[in-house]
Amino acid sequence: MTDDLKTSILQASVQLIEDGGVGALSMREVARRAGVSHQAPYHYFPDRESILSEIVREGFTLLHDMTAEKVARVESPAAMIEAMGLAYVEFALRHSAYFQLMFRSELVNLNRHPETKAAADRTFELVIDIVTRAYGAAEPGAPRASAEDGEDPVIRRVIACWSMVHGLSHLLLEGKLDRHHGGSPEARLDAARALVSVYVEMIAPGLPQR
Amino acid sequence: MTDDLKTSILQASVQLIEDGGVGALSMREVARRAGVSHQAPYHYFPDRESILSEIVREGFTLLHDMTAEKVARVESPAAMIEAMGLAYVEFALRHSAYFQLMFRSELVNLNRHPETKAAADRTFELVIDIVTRAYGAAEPGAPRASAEDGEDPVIRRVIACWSMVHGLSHLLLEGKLDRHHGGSPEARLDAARALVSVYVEMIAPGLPQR
DNA sequence: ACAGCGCCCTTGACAGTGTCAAGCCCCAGA
DNA sequence: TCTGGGGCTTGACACTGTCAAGGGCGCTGT
Repeated sequence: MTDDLKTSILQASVQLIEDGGVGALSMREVARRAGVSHQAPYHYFPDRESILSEIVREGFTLLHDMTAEKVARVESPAAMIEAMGLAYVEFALRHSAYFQLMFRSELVNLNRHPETKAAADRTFELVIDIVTRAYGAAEPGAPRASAEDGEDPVIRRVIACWSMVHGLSHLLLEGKLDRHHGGSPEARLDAARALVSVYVEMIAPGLPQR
Repeated sequence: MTDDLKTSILQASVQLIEDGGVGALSMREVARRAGVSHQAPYHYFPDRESILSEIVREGFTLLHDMTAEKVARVESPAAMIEAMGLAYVEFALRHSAYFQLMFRSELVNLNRHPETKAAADRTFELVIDIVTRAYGAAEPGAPRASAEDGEDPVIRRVIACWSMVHGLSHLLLEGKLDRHHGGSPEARLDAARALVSVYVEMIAPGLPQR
């Protein structure tokens, strides 16, 4: 397999974070694990941030695909919103290394990495699309304001959905909710799933169930 | 002003984060700004994490007090929930250095710092108390389950409130929502305030308005 | 056949970091 | 006057990311 060092470096980085948290991330240790010299990674990437940026890009793509796939399996608006939320927390908990990097702008500044930003935007567009479809089916005539986005009800709902599942994911990963379910990964996922259902009832009380 | 170096170090640390983000935090730079040698801070603290832990402790205390004060000013259950949410996002945006450290377990592991953990727990207890009072006033007879906390409706609501405002705060601080309001601090706060109102309507649709 | 080139990677050095280990200065108390 | 120790400094170490240079090796053109 040619050009394998590049992917080895990315994989080793993710593994390192999963093993010891993002605080344990060191490119020299990554190189060590990949069995190369400490400068080998920088043959493929200009600097450390670019390596992390590539991981973030993969993360957003993965989240996008997981979301699209889960949402495609259901029919009703309410189920779509729920599937979207489930995809988010499952992604966060199962691929926590990716998730953490994706929301740490001091490690990866998306403005310096247009391709990664594009991947993030694609994911966001997908979410907007799903929310629009879910609520559009519920309120077929709802107009889509575009002058002032802050007033756009769709954007508002997107931000509401996103904040809830994002906050839940972040608090779970930080261990802030451990006392309410014990800290094992499976317990976390179960708690997350239950809470997503609750959230969906709250955020989408009027959505058709089927 | 005796013993002032200790507080100078804490202040300089916070200032450094506010200036350049948590990535720019360096204890040697802190010492430089305080005008002392690079080891002076470690006369008062055993290690870097303990310095940050002290800041986190102050942060939780500040959040606790801001929340209590804002909630005390209002009467109705709905207004209490809203005041609590506002206190949270305002704290996060106005004291972002504290907020970021408080939710970064790789920098400060609360299990290693019992006093800080106690401050965090006090804040959490306050929130539980507020939610209990707000919903208790709305549903006077509601029982308080305690065997399995995950099933406790109060805890559920607390986590719901918390997730929403925490996710909103985190996304705002990460700049993920900038495109929908422009990135200035004041615009962020305004957007946050508007969204908290929306959230309160969602999470507490049935609460008395006065 | 062979010189030259470019890709892939290594080696070495540098400034920066947090932390360990001493040591220095000065003042209170005996 | 001597002693002890609180408050800080100095120096060293291992570690980090990054800059600069160089080495080996397969392909290509002549």
